[in-house]
Amino acid sequence: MPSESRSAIPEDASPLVRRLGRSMLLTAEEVDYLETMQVNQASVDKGDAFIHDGEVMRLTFLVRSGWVMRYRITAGGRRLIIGVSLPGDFIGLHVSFNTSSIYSAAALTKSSLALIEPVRILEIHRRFPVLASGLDWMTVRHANILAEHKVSLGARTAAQRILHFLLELWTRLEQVGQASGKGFELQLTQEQIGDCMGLSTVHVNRSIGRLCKENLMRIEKGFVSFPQIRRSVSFADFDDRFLMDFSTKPGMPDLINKIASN
Amino acid sequence: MPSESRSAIPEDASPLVRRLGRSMLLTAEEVDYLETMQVNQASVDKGDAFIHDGEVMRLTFLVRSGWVMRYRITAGGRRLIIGVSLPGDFIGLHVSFNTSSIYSAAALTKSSLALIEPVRILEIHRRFPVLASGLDWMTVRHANILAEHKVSLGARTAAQRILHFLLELWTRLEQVGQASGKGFELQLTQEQIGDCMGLSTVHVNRSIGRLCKENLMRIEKGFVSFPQIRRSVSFADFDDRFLMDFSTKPGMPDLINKIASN
DNA sequence: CGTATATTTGATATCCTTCAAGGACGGTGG
DNA sequence: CCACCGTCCTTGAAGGATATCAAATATACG
Repeated sequence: MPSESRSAIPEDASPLVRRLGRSMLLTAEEVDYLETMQVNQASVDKGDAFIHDGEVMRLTFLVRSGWVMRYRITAGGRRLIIGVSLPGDFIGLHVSFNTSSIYSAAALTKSSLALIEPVRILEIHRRFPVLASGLDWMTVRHANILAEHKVSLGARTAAQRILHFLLELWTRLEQVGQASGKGFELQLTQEQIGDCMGLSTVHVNRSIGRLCKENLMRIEKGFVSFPQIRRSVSFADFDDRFLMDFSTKPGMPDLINKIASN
Repeated sequence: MPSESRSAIPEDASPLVRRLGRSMLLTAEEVDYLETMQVNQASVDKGDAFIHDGEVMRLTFLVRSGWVMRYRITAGGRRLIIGVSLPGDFIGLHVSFNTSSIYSAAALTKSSLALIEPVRILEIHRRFPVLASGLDWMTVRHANILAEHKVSLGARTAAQRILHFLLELWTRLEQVGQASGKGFELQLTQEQIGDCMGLSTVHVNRSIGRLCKENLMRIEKGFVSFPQIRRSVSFADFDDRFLMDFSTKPGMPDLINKIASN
């Protein structure tokens, strides 16, 4: 196994470096650039919005720690959560353009964000083609998640949607070292889950109740786990390919199988 | 108005060049590269699938003419249309990797596709940074459309969703010169609209009926129009910012207003 | 310990789906 | 030219999934 030949990723590497390092060989120079890029940081308190629908985007954000939601308020006054951004995720990656934001973003937990000049992203494309591919892949993956959510909202039942979403979060958290095979700490209220999956709070509650009774999931003090992962994956129609890392080498193992066996 | 200073886009330019030329200044060399990239073409008959869920993607596709749908069949046997690809749209733009496709694609009308070696995309990034930004933007725009669909499925009524979707198609078609201020030729059955918006065929039919009765849209022999565009936009909560072109210059006019005044 | 926030539960209303079948339209072949 | 056939559109009736309204309980927080 030549997996040791990849350049060492430091223990204290940022989630971004950890994420990219999972699937590509990074040079010391690349790692250094990525870390230096994140020096300018901001802390955001739980509940605080830091991107406002309609305002011009001047920066790219990178979540370093905490959970963030991107959302929209419709004319009818309903909130819909477009997606949840976890450590290692960019927000507004390719906004090297003075466009006004078409969504808002707020911290779901106290979070730390790196504030990145859009110019840096362009520089990566010029100087580090390998990294650039990695960033492009992150944008594609972002779209994949949205597509999967569309499938969920359009063609899955409430219980399936919720379970699918939780399995997605589990997988994504594991990819940045924030979840184990046991499960993960859920940083969302049932109302937020509903806003994300297009369901009312009440219905989310009842559906979760049913899922727990069926032993398709468990939740204790905010810690979510899946006692019978195979059944859960099957019930939710969860196919983890949409969360695949960028990878030049074939034969990466199935994510869920790998995680569950930890 | 220095709009004449941009290098001339030939009359017979491909939809891709037309699209990119709308918002950025292209050199003759860039235009040439983009056109040459599309020499390898394939024709697909209405109804035929050319990407199959699970199969390895070896090419990037570019729609030159016709309408294409990307879709998924869930475990429950339901089809969900992830999106409709129109002339000038890429399918699998950043799949320079031997990943298996997570969706299928089929022609909604007889279509012409350019088959592009993924290596060409990398080459664009190396040789034509301006074009590369344009392509990255197309990926972002693609994600924007998915996000908007998620908002529709999650927070809009059936009638709003349908009208919103039709306004989207109109705007996108106009961007590649395939629709006028009058309206456009709809190449979707009501069943396909339903599969795209997460609605049953029957409900699509009734909702369209209501929309027509309310004069929020009109449909005659497949030609869709909006007699009172303001009311339609307002009813559907349609904000065209999610379809904005890549643009370095500020102050592009609102799309819908511009189109409707043709 | 008290207040705000989040979860849970019940009852009712609505949107949407499903099932079923009739009608319109366009294409094709005799 | 017309009969036939497939596909799409349309309409009716009934059932199910989910929303809404309302209130009680639990949990977190200062």
